[in-house]
Amino acid sequence: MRLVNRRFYYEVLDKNRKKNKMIKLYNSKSNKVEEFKPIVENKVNMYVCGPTVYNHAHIGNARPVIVFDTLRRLFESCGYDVKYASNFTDVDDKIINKAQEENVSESVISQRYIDAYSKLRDELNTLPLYATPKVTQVMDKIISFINSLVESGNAYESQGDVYFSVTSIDNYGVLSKQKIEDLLVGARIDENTKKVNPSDFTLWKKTEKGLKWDSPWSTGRPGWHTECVVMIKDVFADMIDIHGGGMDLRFPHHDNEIAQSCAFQKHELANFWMHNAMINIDGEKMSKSLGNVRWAKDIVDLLGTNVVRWLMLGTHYRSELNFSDETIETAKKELSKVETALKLGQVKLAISRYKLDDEINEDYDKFISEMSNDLNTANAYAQIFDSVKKINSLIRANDDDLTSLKVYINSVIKMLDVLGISVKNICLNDEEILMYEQWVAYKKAKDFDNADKLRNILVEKGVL
RNA sequence: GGUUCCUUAGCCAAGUGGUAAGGCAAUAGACUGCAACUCUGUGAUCAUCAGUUCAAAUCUGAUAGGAACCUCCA
Repeated sequence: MRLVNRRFYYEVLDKNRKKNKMIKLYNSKSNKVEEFKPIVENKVNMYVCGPTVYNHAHIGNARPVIVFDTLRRLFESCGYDVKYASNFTDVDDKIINKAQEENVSESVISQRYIDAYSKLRDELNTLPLYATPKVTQVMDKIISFINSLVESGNAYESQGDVYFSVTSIDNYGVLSKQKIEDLLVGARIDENTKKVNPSDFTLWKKTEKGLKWDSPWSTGRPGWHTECVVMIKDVFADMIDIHGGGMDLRFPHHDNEIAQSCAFQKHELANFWMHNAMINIDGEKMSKSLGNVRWAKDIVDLLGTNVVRWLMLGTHYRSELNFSDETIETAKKELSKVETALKLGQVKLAISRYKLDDEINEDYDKFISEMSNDLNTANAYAQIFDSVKKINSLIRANDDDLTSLKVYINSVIKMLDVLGISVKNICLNDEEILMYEQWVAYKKAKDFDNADKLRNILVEKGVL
């Protein structure tokens, strides 16, 4: 009876944990941390600009994948129902060029890298996406979208191309705070006599080469900025809660998305705009010309999923992150400290034949509070280290407090889960428990030869 | 030229008005059969200058240095 009540108590506690959690996020539109308010209560619709699939993902591409997956996990752990979509841009000059280089169709190229990207997402332990739209799948919708912008006077046709008129709306540049007239000074904008205003951007491009579709204006293909807007509206129908992507997409890509949405539906497409900062390699910008591009799949192979996520999340998502031998080594050591404590703690519980459950405590709540403050992972990590220290002390305490130990272990495991870091659950069978006890006995009897033999076996089994 | 942002101990880094979290490294000690693991102790007045304030790393201004975007880019 008491057990039932206790269980009920924890269920209620867990429900409360998932309710009324205030999440604050930095909004790139206001340049301020704001309280997140969903459009529909308890629901989050988020969209993150996906890759143009012409090559493998480099380590920089992996950052938004990890950051926004973590944000999604945070929302879910606070009881939100999240729909998270990310696109594949499978219509692009780079894809066309690569297809011609290899003398295959564009779909061969794009499918190859869509597969690679999907595999990478799995390897990075990301939760499944709600939708992964492709440009080629929504072409009729893109054309009709452009058509309505032409009809409303926000876009114009010029020699087979269609351009968006940035002066046709009154808030162009709201996101980046760019003024149209300032953009002209010092900007490297191509001379394009087809445009009315140099800042007007392409919605439809007439072309002979590669992938092309028929349209009212010409045979051609859509511009990148249009594709995302249409896919968002196709997947989510209307306004979304969060739109994310790399910092470099803020302008012009995201501003152009906003411009089109304002022209089309008189709203700014998303309430929150979130941008992750870039990754440097050994303190330098990663670029082809410097020859320091690191492929994400190679890094994952080298370091493993958990270390990559720990390293990526250790620096705040809006700060530049440096990949170097030193930062990698630090991440490895930090994570292994956490994993060791969990492992030894679980072994101690197993040896004592202590029954496990999923009770957690206020340390987890503190962790969530830190994460809820615009993903303050630095403070969240500090909380993990604090809990880990408690675990280590409990493991070595003279008077066993297995209940506390269990609760702290559960809490840390759950914290790591929000970060997308999965740790192995240590379950010992009777044989292994006996072996462990024998090892302790040998040590006590100072029979170090036999003790070391058993220790080797236990290490091999991952128990030690 | 415009927009946005940054400068905290050897390194990474939190902290947005009340006298500096955490981690890595270093170092001293404890624990220990050895190894590994672990625990405890030790360090910065916050780029510089000026101002506002009873009080500033935190606000304002200036100076120096740095970054991103305005061109494909996560």
